[in-house]
Amino acid sequence: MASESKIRVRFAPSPTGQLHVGNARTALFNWLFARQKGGVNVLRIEDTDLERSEARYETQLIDDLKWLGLDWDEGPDVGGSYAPYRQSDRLEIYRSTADRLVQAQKAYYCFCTLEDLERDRQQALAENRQPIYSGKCRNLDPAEVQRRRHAGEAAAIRLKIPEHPIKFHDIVHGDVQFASESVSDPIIMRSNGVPVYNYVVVVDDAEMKITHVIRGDDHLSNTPKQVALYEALGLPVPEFAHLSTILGPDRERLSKRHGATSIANFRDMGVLPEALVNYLALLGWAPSGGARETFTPKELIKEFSLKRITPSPAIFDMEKLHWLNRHYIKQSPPERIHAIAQPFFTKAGLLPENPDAEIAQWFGRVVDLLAPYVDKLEQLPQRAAILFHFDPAAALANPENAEVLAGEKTGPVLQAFAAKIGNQFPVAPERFKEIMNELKTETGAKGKDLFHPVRIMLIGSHSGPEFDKLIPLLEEGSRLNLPEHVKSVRERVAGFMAARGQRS
RNA sequence: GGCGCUAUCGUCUAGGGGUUAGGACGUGAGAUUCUCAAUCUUAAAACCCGGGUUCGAUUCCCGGUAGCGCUACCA
Repeated sequence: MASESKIRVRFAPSPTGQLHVGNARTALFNWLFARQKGGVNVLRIEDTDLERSEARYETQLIDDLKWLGLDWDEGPDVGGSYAPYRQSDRLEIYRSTADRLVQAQKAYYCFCTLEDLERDRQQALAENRQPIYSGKCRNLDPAEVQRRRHAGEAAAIRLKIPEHPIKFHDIVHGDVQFASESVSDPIIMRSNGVPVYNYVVVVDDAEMKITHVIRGDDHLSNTPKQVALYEALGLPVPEFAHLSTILGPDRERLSKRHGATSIANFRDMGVLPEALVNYLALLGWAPSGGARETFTPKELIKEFSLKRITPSPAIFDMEKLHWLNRHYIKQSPPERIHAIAQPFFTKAGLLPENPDAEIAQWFGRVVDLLAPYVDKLEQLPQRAAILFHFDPAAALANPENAEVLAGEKTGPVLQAFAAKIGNQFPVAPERFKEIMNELKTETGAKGKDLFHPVRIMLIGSHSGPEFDKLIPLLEEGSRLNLPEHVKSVRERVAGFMAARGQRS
């Protein structure tokens, strides 16, 4: 008995595109539930929509799920005792099961053509009736059915929906009930012999002994048909948990229109998987008490509960994802962030394809300096512009800088600084500190009046990283053989003074 | 149109028949720093509307409204 009650869940995506955050959350909740309960997590590929399904999407799907840190015990790639796990490989099961249903008179052949159905629908609409299937083939004479089938007439197979209301229990929504009249007899096998989603999903879930169906609530309205199918099949109805929809800021279903929506998008932006997992977990679920925000996957497994899932739709909040991402960037070992950041620099043309140890080490320090301040790692090369792009003319033209540079003591500060740097290279951070102190006493400038002009001279902006980290990075960077030369302090000072001289 | 689901700060949410309705993101202010996107402190900010039940409803019930979903030989 105990072994029979083992929890089995499944994530059943269709390989018709990139893994979307909504589906990723569904996958995550299934995984959390299975891992917490010591159950079995199944990955099943729903590729009955032959026209839209593509094999390459299946590979991507698996990559994306793995990147998130999810895994499964049975699936197309790992096998399992209920194989195959790809619906296109299970067609025989669907056909024979459908035949059985017809024989048991739980389902029937329907000879209506698409045109017939469309006409009926239009008429129903015109007469203000509900456009549901009339059931006209439901009680055809068996002999006639036989004859027409032998004559080779195309026929779909429809399930008989029972006359009584269909009730089921949903863990997040409670008891749900549908009147029989609101559910028309659904087609389970198309006339071309290809089964329909609402049918295969039940056959597979039943066959694979799925105990808890955790999926998006866009399937809630389909559930009565599926429950009727379980009953027709004489199989136990699983528990359901329908997850709310994820919406965009305009309260419409989150889609590409809203920008990044696929897992691959987020990965490509430099969002860490644990940040995304943490964020997705918090979308529609909250721990008991609700006060905690950051969870490692292990902690999520411990705390997770289907019963605490919120039934209402949730708007995807990029800002909060950014906050979590910053949090995890700071938490991560630096080497890991270096490795993830490297391709962004390579792509921006700042880092060679195969950097030597010295260059890699220098870039690591650049990342250490800038990463705590970015929302996502893709912003790094742009932030690193203070090192790579030195444009004194633009710095002088900038109105905000101009204001600072117009200060009374600015001229003397810049002059004296330039004089003290002279031809020195490299400038040690200690020496820099001394120079600043000397400037303070010699010019009387202090604080902002002292530091801002110097920073504008060096990086073109009055705000930026601390000098004792910045200076060594400039000096050492200038020595490296990089695709984009980093100017040394000496070069920057000379360049700035020249541009300033020209201007006045 | 029919059916279904949903409704607490701008957003994610906690809570729940009597509470100063709590936390987080974001926003404002302050602190710190030469500066800053970091950090710390702090402030503003919410129970959709109408009935009913009740001594009392934001909480329970009903209705309305709005949003979303389903209503396919899509998944």
